[in-house]
Amino acid sequence: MTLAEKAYDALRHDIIRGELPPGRPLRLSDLSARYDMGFSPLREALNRLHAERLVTAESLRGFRVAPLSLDELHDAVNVRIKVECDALRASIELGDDNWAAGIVSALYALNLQVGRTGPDADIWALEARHYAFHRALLAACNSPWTLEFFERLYAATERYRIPTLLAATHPAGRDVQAEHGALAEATLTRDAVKATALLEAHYRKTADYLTSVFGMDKPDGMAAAV
Amino acid sequence: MTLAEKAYDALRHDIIRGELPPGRPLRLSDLSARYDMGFSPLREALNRLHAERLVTAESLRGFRVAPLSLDELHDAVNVRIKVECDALRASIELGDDNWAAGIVSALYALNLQVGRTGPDADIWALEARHYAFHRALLAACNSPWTLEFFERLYAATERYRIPTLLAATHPAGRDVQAEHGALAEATLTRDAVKATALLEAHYRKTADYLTSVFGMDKPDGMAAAV
DNA sequence: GCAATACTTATTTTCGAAAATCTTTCGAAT
DNA sequence: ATTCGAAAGATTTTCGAAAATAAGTATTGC
Repeated sequence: MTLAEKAYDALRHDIIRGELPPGRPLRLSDLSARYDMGFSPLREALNRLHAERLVTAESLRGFRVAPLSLDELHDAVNVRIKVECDALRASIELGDDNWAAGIVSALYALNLQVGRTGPDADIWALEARHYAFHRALLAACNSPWTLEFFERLYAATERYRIPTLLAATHPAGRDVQAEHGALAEATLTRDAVKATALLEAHYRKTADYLTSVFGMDKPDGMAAAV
Repeated sequence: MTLAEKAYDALRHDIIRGELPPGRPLRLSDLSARYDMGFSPLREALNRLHAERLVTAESLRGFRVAPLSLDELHDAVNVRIKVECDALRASIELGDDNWAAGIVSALYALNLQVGRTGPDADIWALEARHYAFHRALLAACNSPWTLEFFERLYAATERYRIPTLLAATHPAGRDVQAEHGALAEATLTRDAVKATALLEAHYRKTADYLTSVFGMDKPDGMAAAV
């Protein structure tokens, strides 16, 4: 693995998880010290992340971590619902036993981690399994473009969820584990109408919750709009 | 404008238009001579294009122009239809007079260029206006993510159309100008059902035509699959 | 003759310094 | 006091060379 790839992974990781907060300038000399490498691999990584809209770039004025805004969150969630519901319908139509087994497996692993609280809690392991579960639902859609857009939108919305995960503030009166279970069941019984409805509700609840949290208490870098 | 940005524009241009054919290795020393600049700006451009899937990259083995395949064309067209029909519905619902005027203007400019045949013909001007027309239809959808995906998919499918445009082979029994006109009219009268049906038909016809052309006569770099 | 190995060449990747550009600071003129 | 402009400093951008890796070629031993 080249240094540029390591730089890309490390920067992406740190941006999505908020260790490099939205709006923060990404100066080459700082990054060079932080990641212990020269400018070249860092610039390559920053350009890739710029193409993914995780960092902003201005000619001759460097890079910054892309800002967050409620407008963008709503847009990302709405597009996600459209893209993922289409993909879920296709997966339900095309998926084979391997696909179904992958969902069962991903859900089981996710629930194991959800059950680990206290000192065993590991936000990042939980987040990785949450991603894997949603990815498994769509795995059989047979559309590389759709899956790429899913990944882009997942990364974009993950940035909004991280602060609330870290704060351990959770929405009252919501059983996310049950939502995942119902979604998996509807999918495995090939009930596309029910599955897509559950998926949409799942995302809208998350979006509403995040909107209420960010609405009162804007984190750094969150644009004022809305 | 920095050299890296020039390199990005130039490479993207040359890849989409087929001057750098699919599968061709993109060696730094060749590109350095071709575009008259050092390695650094070229590598930055290549990394951005890699993130956009217009070039492939293999660690320590360099970059290549991304290959074409009928599978990818079909996927791109299907996703395009979903994304653009959603965006068109939203635009029809939200669009104001400026949006409508933009469509009329773009269609008029496109038709002017369509009418110029013989020595006045300019494939690239035509292509730019074709893009502008389709972009104008969706301009009021109020979703940056949707518009970004539109641009990605437009670039991906444009690569397949270029060879047939250059060859001046046109589908028999098809009046593309009339299709654009009907699409614009249905959109401007806010008939979302009709407009999306026309849009889908428009793309499916193009896809079917390209499939038949590439099916018999595969261009360089077109993978054999399907 | 053939396989394995060392050597040469081609290419990518990385670094460090130079060039270009932007930002800040300081001072002079109004 | 304020504004304008020049100098100083900070930062990005670019280059050219060095290091690292892959690919190709010749050589050796059997």
